[in-house]
Amino acid sequence: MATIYEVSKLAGVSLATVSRVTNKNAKVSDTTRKKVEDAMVTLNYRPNSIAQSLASNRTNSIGIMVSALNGPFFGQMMAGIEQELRAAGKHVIITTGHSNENDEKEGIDFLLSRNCDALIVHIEALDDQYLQELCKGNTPIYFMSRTIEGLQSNCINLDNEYGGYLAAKAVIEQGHKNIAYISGPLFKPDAKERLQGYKRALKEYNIPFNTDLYFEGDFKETGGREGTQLFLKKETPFSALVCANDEMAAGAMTYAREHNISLPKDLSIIGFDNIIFSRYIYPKLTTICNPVFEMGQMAAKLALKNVYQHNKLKIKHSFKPSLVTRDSIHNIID
Amino acid sequence: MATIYEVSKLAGVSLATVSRVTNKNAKVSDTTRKKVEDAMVTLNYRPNSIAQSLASNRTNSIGIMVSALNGPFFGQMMAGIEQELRAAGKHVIITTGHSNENDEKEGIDFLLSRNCDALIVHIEALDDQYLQELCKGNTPIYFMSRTIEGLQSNCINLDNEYGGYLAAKAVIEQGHKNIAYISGPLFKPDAKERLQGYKRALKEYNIPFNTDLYFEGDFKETGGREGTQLFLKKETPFSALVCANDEMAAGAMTYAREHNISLPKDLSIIGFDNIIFSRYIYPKLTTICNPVFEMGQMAAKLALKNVYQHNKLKIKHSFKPSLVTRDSIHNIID
DNA sequence: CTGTTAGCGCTTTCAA
DNA sequence: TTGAAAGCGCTAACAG
Repeated sequence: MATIYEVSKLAGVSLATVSRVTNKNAKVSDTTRKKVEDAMVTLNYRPNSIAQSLASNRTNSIGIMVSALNGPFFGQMMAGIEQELRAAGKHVIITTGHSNENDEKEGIDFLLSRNCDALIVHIEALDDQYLQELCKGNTPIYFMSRTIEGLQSNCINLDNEYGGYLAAKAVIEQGHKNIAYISGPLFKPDAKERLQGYKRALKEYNIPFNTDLYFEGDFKETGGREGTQLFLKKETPFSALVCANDEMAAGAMTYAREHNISLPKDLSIIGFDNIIFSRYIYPKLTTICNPVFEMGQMAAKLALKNVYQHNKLKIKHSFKPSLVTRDSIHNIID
Repeated sequence: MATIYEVSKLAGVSLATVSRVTNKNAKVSDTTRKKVEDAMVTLNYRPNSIAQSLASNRTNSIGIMVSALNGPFFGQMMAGIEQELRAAGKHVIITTGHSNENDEKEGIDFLLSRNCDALIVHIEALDDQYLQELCKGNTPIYFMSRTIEGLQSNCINLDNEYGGYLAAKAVIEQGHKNIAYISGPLFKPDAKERLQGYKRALKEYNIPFNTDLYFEGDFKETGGREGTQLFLKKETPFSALVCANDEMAAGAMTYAREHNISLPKDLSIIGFDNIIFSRYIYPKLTTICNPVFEMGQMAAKLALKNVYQHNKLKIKHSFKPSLVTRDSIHNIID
């Protein structure tokens, strides 16, 4: 591989001049620029990014941490981040945190030790205090789906409370009054907020919250199954079920159908997130759209703006969910 | 951030000695090692990986290219790769190729310019010749789901032909004789091989291949819908449908159900890949397991072995698919 | 076992 | 507008 030195030799200029033309910023006369560019072409020169990083103290890479690489939710998020960053010529280094404290800590260390210019992370296990401490370092860190005291401008969020509200309302407006709810793990802020929104809607329509029809699940298929099983065992009747995410809704549907409940006639179900597969489920799942892809893009923009001075970018820190109506809610008003 | 120089000063040794203890390889006496380690701790020293890379000509990062970051298939693949590489302390830089020539070329250039020690790629659009050329460079490149003339030892593959055979056989053994087939795009080797396996099974059981019951889809939901629509329009009766992947099977199911075909009673469907969601589909999808996660791990091992001399690793270049029996095939023998 | 020294390929003052 | 030169922080001969 040709080095900057060989280019400078061939072009008959100094190293500094070659560096100037690769970096496009400083003034170089047209004639010398031409000479240098020609030399670069004939030598097939490509700057060594490692050397650039060492000298400039910029790696042009952004570290990403998600809980898992598989799973439709994180897929969308990464896709949004990568698209935006790649277009800006930045590299994306990816790690997983598996929703547990140890892996999350290690993953962040890993990225930091790699001299990333910034981090975009989806942290679930580490607490605010730890993250606040982390942010005192030199590497800016941006958070997905999280609000941290004093670091709001580093966070990109979904209005989960409103989403929970929308979900409940969608069901209520189809005439349902006996509504069950399967939540995500309450230590996760998203889960907590969605539940709050759900409760707000109930209150608004004067429907009491019934603890017999509440279950804290795990945001996975299993949670949906377990919750439904529990509700079915109890005698409390219910005609609708709000699930705090689509995976749990899928689990609930499977379980219900295995127990001869006809969907959506006997039981209306609504999910949350609108993952790609929600439309393949039968009956096609009515759910709340979570614009993760856009949120990923926005996090990337935030980094580009703050770290690389892409100043024109407009940043939005909070996103609104919306209702996606499909076939899984049965109207019982008539 | 403390540098190696400060550590050497504090410990009263040379730079080289400090380097030796960080790299654990060369011999250092216990007492000096202790001194150095203490100095590292008190200074909170972390080697600068960029400087290490520049000096050693090793970046400890591996570039990955997949077609898309979302989608269950690639998610599993990346998860396998990342898990293995991360455990070995290597970084994973991810790019997307979107199944088109231009993005694939650019993506590879992008990774190469980043001085990755090796690449693991899933290429769909670029042809063998281009890839052979690419492999003449200094960076080793490993291929997922691809067989390239002369580069077999750089490839990790699924025996797709056998998978297609298994799928057809599963349906035939439940008594089906009129079997439709929705293929993936035939320019993709996977699709072609699966079809061949399917045909082999038909032949084995003396069932003629009927072009009226063949459709070339796109490996997406749409393909499944379109194929089913086409078959239904023709008068040729069929009781089973083999789809070359799960997404198309999901699409076929949706379409069939929308047209009042009772599943699996009136139509048996089998998919391919066993993506996470195949069990949420109703009826739960019988399919062919594609061990992408393991294949991802294996690709990572291949890179570790060849590039970083992890010599104990055993490499396997071809994986066998297997049948996953669930509820979407109806027995019509009785 | 340890130290000296010469780079790795590039950026960035500072002068000219 | 251009060039000279001093690093960036580390590794890897080589010598002792």
